[in-house]
Amino acid sequence: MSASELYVTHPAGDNRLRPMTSSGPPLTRAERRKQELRREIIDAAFECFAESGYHATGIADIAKRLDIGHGTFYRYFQNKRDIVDYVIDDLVRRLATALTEENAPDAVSTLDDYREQAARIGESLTRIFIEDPRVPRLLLVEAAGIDKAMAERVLDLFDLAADLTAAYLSHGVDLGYLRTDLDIPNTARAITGMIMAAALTLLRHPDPEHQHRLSEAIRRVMYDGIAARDTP
Amino acid sequence: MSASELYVTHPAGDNRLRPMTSSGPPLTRAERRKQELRREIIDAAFECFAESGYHATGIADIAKRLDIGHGTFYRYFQNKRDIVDYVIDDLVRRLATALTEENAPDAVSTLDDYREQAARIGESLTRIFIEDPRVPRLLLVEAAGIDKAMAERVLDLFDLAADLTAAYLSHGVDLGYLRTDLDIPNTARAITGMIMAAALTLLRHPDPEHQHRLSEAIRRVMYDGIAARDTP
Amino acid sequence: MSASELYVTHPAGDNRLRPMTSSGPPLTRAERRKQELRREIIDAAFECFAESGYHATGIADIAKRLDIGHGTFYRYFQNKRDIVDYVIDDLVRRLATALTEENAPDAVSTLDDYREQAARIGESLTRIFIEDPRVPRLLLVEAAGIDKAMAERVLDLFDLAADLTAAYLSHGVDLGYLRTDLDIPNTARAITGMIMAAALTLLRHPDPEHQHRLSEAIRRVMYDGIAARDTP
Amino acid sequence: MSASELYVTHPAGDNRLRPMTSSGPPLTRAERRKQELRREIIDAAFECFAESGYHATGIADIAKRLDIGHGTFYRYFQNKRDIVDYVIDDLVRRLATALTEENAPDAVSTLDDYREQAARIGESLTRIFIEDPRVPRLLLVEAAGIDKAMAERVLDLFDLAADLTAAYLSHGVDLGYLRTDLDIPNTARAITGMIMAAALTLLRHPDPEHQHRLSEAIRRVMYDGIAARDTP
DNA sequence: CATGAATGAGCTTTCATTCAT
DNA sequence: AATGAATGAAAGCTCATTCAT
Repeated sequence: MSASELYVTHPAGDNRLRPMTSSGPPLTRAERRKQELRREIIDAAFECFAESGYHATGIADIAKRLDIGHGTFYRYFQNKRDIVDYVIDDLVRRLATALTEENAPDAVSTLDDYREQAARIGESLTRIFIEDPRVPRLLLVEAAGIDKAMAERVLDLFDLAADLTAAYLSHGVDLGYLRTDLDIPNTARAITGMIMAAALTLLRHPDPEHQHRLSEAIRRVMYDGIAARDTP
Repeated sequence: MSASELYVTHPAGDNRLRPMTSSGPPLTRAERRKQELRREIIDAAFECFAESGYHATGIADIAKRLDIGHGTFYRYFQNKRDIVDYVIDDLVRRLATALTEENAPDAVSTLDDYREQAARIGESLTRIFIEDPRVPRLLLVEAAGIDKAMAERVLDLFDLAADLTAAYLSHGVDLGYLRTDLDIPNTARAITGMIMAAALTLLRHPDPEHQHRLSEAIRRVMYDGIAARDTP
Repeated sequence: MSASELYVTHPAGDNRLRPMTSSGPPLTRAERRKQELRREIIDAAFECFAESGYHATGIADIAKRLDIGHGTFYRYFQNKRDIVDYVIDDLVRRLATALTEENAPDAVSTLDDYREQAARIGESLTRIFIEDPRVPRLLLVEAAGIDKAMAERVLDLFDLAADLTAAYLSHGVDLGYLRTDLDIPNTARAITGMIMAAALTLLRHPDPEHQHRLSEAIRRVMYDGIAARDTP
Repeated sequence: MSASELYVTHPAGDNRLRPMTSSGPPLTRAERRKQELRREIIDAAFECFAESGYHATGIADIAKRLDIGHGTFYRYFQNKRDIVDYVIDDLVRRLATALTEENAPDAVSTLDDYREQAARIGESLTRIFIEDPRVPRLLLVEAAGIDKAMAERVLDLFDLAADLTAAYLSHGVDLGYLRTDLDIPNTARAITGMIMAAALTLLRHPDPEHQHRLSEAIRRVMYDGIAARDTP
């Protein structure tokens, strides 16, 4: 799996929202309303799952949150299990967008640039997670326990995040501002682990100040460790 | 919470295994058999939970695995939820024993000692996880999704692990082989995150060779980052 | 508790039958059907409880009697215990209606009137009980053994019946056709006891003729006592 | 059924306690201990059933009360249902003894004697019921709801009590101090009903004073009726 | 198309009873 | 004879899913 697959994680990949620049056929009003409701159901499900957990959430809970009949749910999604994938898709897309936009791996060329970029990415993540702690809660706490398939998907996401990280490392090695002997994939995993730790910590201490210090500590561990020793 | 509390994680703490040197009251044969069956039920539950997940496991599944009536389960545990705590207790105790024995934080006094100790600990963990991947699977994948209380407990465990790590760092700072300006608690969290990453990776790649390289990468990140810059 | 509370015996008193003259909101067909099924479930439960007893009756038995899924039961009632209150409510209402209509305590003014009224009431009760002996069976035989709360309720009903009787006695004392030194509440209890005896007897001898003689005997005790009159 | 059958109510009638004057074979110490424990189990069962109800009582509850293993129960009684009959037997015997001793129907010959005797009997009953309200509670509240057979037995007891009462009435009619046109069986039922009412009332108002007034009211109804006497 | 009434598979839990020790 | 560990039938209840309206 590679970072380029970021947007294609769900088997039934044809239901995802089209980018706004899409030149598809113009939607009728009814169709638009349908898309909208679909979106709202996904959001409601996200909230329920993150707040009460997947197993403790009933279809009726999701429907009640939107004041729709719970039969309606089944006009938009196959079954309870089905919607989880869309909820996760959605989260991943939101995260990926926040992380990658204006932060392409090849946008930097010096260690200092890289440090700044990494700081920007860290801040983005922190902001998202602090703004809505249900995001990390669902991803790191609830999702994996849903069932075997979702556990696999969470592991996939971990791999994906590591791949993404690896792309940045790779670029740095190529340009020489990172250690040339870096074990890129494994170092990427290690770094991803530190990011996970930050997300978990945030669930207990949703304090920006605390989060800032943790980010700082992570970066301190990182740079000095992975930086090329050419700086005497 | 501190590392010293490692052995006291469950409220009903009266049924943990006695130390082997215990000179407790001599157990009758029936009592011994009871302890044994209790143990077997915990083990069977562990296996079921790790393999199928908590929610997909029925009491009947646990009982069937031992060829006992499912009513028997309720002679040993209050209810389905009750046993999870004992299963987790058990895992934590196994891990803690493996990690702390012969690896006290204050057993080392130089950076090289420390590196060796860290390598030993890493190897211990790796061995445990590779020998029985259900251990990391239950702790990192299944447990948090069981319910709110267990999610909290998993976060507690993360904190506990970080505290334990912090004890090692603290010792190193005191003795001067680690950076004096180290943000101990946060760095400990970061390191714990890398260990989690290793455990997760292992679920996908239960290959000792691969695991070895990952450990190596983690340590490379670590030492150079946290070591004092006494090498000009 | 007073006789006027006769119609308000159940805490969740909002679902009693509307008076037939009610001009409530027009019910849709679905709503009407729902009311109907609710009614049928109460009736089926009444039958099961009266015939087999509360504890020997399963939700499945009630459902089977109506050929509905047992899950449906739970759409109409919280749980097994819940429905009993409604069944009893229903019985009490049926009895109260039969007894009080056209038999207001203040509708008579002489002893002869009173005797006739008492005879009418006795006949009403007898008719109800003979038509469906499950009514006295449930009230006098099954109900009290259900649980503590229902036992209390049965005692409440006994008190209620005594209160109702007391109202008749009180009127008679006021108008002078009953003994002025009558201990109204306790005499009312005694009379209520005789009525209970009649209902119990009826379970064994559901013969109208027999019942008629018993009523007669009760009334003779009431009006004439048992002592021979020739002893001045 | 007649009053003379009072002592032979249970099918398995051979297990009852022998009268102390029995000239049976001398019991060994073990046999005596067995009889004793049997007795204690019956008493404990009585207490449990009266306090918690038959269905809410488990065999384990009875055993716990005596600090015996619950398996032991089954060495003395066939099953849970079995013991109820013995408990009821026991109660009936206690009541019958208290009522009949020194109160034989043919011990009186005038209305005044009869009144005194009736008062004595009433007081005996009241004393028993107030001393241990579990007796009326078990007989009137719990017993009938146990199962069909026990419901029948409760009705049998009612008949028995009525028969007993009838014996007194019959004697009075024969001797001329009671109305010669008395419908003896039905009047007996009516009177028995008033006694039941007294017992029920006592469960709510276990106050001797209150009970005394109720007895008085019952006797007034019996002897004088309720009608004003100014109508000759 | 939206609804929510109906359904029953499937789960947890209890407890009377048995029987080896 | 006493025990209490083991058992499994049986019950209550939930909730995802279907489908007639």
